[in-house]
Amino acid sequence: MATNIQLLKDGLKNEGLRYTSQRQIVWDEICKTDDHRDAEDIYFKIKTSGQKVSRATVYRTIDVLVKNNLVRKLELGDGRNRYENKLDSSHHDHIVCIQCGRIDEFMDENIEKLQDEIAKKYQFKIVRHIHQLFGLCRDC
Amino acid sequence: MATNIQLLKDGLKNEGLRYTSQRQIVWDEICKTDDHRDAEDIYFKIKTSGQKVSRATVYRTIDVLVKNNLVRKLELGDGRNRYENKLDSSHHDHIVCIQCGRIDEFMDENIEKLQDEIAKKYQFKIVRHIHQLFGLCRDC
DNA sequence: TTACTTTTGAGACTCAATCTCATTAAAGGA
DNA sequence: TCCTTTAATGAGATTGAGTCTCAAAAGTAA
Repeated sequence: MATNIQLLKDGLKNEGLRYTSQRQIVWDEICKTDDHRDAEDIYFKIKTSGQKVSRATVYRTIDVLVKNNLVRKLELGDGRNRYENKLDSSHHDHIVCIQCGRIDEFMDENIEKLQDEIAKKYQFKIVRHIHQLFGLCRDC
Repeated sequence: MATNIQLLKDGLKNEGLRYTSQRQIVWDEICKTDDHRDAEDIYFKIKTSGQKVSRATVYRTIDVLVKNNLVRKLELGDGRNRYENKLDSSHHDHIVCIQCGRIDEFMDENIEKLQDEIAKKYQFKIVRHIHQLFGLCRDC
């Protein structure tokens, strides 16, 4: 049942953090799908499965996972952050349907390069970026 | 004192909305600078200037201005939306210093084109996009 | 001026997220 | 295995941006 235990344990050890059953449960839940879910979704999924992890711990654990690069935080600007596991995903950005909520992923080397050039021009050292396209998908 | 009255009046008329002194005050305040301020900043600026506009009205008016394309909403993903007037600005995106909060604007035709191609590939009809670069500016 | 309708203000409310602090449980050593 | 230390957890209070409610005020058209 427990997925990628070692990945989690190593990540925690690197930060001098303890391995706990709650952290394993949260990590498992996030690994279960490749969806882009918010913290409440993840919390309630765990709760209704009968496992006991408090809301505070879910939020805290997600933060730990994000900081350790196991999970990616998605800020769509609607007041709820979404999360996706980084198990086997390379860098990508998102294209979001404003009608049905569908989220696809895209990646464009050229855009990445152009971004780097812009950063150089403005003398910024880029740490991260957000690039999201909002519109209507083929089904909406 | 009142800036761009006609622009505001026309915008409101188009939507069948009424021209009120409160809306003028909010619009004035947003036009005063080219900063990227949040709603609370704008509200308190008005409040401390001695003018009387309620918080609810400030928020409601900003929404009206955004819908009427007089103001642009910026979602930086930190839980507070920022706003900038669109008085004489063409489209641009933002590059944000995570240390000092400085916000510069950039625009790249090639990125815009690549975005359109991505949208076509995924069969999305793009309505808007967010493109933000976060990092350290030259002074941080 | 009237009649109608929208807008406003004050404060209650929402909701995601964070904080508090007493209790519980890892982890390393004896 | 048992201690000791220190971090992690849970329950519920709190925060903070933003929204909602509804009576009162003010545009607007005739």
